[in-house]
Amino acid sequence: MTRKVTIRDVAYLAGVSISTVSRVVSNKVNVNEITRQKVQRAIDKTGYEPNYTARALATKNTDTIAVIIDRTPSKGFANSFFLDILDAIATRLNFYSKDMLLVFSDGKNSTEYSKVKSLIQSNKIDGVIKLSVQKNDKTINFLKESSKPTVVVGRPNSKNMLSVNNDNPKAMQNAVNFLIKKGAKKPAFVGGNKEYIVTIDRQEGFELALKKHMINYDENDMYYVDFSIDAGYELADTLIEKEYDSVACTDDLIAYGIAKRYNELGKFIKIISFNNTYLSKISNLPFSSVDINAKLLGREAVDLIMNPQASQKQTIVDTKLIVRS
Amino acid sequence: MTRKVTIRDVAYLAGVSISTVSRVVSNKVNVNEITRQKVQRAIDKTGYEPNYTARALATKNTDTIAVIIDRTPSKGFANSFFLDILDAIATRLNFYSKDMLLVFSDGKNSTEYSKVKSLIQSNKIDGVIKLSVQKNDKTINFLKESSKPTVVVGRPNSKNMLSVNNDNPKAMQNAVNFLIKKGAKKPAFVGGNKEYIVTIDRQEGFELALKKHMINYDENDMYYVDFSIDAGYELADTLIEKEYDSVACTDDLIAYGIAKRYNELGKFIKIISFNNTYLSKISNLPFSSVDINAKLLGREAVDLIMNPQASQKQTIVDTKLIVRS
DNA sequence: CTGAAAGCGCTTACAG
DNA sequence: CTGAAAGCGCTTACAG
Repeated sequence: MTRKVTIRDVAYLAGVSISTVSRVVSNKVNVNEITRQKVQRAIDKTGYEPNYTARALATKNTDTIAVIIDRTPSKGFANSFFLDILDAIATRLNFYSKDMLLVFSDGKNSTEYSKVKSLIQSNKIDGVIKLSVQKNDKTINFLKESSKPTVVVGRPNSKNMLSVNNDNPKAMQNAVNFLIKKGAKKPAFVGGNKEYIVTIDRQEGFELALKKHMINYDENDMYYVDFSIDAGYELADTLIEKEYDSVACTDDLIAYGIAKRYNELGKFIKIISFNNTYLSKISNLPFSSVDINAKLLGREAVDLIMNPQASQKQTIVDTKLIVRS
Repeated sequence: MTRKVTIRDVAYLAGVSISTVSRVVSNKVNVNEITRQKVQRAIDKTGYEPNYTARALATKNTDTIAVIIDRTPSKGFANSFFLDILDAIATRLNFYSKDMLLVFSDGKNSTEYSKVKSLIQSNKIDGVIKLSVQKNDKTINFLKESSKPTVVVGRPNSKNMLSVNNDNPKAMQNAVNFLIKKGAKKPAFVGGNKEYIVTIDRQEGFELALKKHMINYDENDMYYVDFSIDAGYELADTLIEKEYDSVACTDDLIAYGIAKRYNELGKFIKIISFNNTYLSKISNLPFSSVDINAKLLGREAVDLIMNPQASQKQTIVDTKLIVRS
């Protein structure tokens, strides 16, 4: 195993100083064309590639963005939402020549917090994108004061943070309006874990729609279950018993479980849900679902983090109700 | 924004040299208890956290492992396989206090190759785990000669590489045996993209089983389609026309599409597939599927990369046919 | 346009 | 057990 070639080797071979090699490599500063070519030849011959850590130490720039993904909802959002947004983020980071450090967190806000804190304080990363927001989110409170740019996908509790989000209350309100237009008189709200802001925001939309249409409801008409098919499946019996004629659900996985159970019993219920994953299509009882545009959420998150001075600190990505059945 | 605290500040506050601070922090070498406490107090008071890049430069150790995920099959393996293995890898890396740099590749072997090459040559990472293997995989050929430990999830074309894999020929053979035991007389093989080794290996298992049972078949009985529900759905009409009585499929997504179409037409066909994702359960026509144990694959991959000298260079993870219907 | 030098913030062999 | 010094491999302000 031959020793790694350094800037010194290239400089020696080209007969110039290491400063000059550095200038050629970084390509930021004028270098005499002849010199440039000499250096380039030496680089090509040696296969020189600058040492990442040395450069990072000198420039205080790591070209790395951490992405924090929470296991709890990522199990839930039918996975494909999370893979989609990761993919979109990766693609856009690539465009900026940045790498992605992926951190799985377990929803336990404090272990996530210490991990993120240490990444930031040790200067291993240049910024962070966080893919979910909980109530009293310790990580977010820390990031808000952090020296590194941070983007939250979701609604942070502070207006000073960079964020990209859907207008969840409005999206849910529209979806419920649609349900009502189709004849719903007694809808139930079924949300995922109530600790997540996204659940709360969609519930708000549900309530707005009902109030607008003078439909009575109370807190017993709002259910919170795990982000899973099974949870929806099990809840269905309760929904049947309570004789709801429709459900506004925050997540396709849960909705799928509900639809499955109704279908099994030869019953029918109107459903709208979120994420427009393939579950909403392949169900035997296809249901309408709000497409939240994962691709664009991911892309905008990266654009924001790369341009933290942008005037627009809160980006809202449009949603679209995909109607089925 | 106050200046970042460095080892120098801590040393000054504690009244010792920076060497001593370093020793206390790294905790590898004996330090007088009194001294240790002085230093510790200074660390606590200042909130000192060692600079990652500086340490990495000095130790030539990045504590970062790159994970390469290929978009093509990851769309296909019903996604959940890939999220599962990423999750397992993340969990195990965490155990070793390593971070994960996630690289999405687009299946175009040459862009992936140059990305990986640059990560390695710039010393940004300590090792790589690659989640899929193609025929003539440029990246793998490069990694094989690389100075950094590399683990392939799948079957590499070289026995010298660290790898973790299922015994795919055997797993498929067993699954097909099961199909035959259940009465299959004319099975089709349906695989994903033929460029992936995993497709080839499972096909081999299919052929082995048929030969053993003296069932005639030829290459026209083997189909290769996209890793998608739609691809399976579309293929179904051909399968019906050719009057197959069963299908051995390499991927739940495809299998689901096939099952869906048969079901739609009020027809039935025996199916076995791979990955045991929830698609195999929720189908209206539930089918048996081989669980390839993503959790263990991920965990073993990390264990291998952390112990590259291990005697066992090729780890095989057991599979289990989950029987349904 | 180019080079010498200082600096980025650590680690570690060496000497005591 | 501890410190001074060299070194990791770059970048960049400064001077020419």
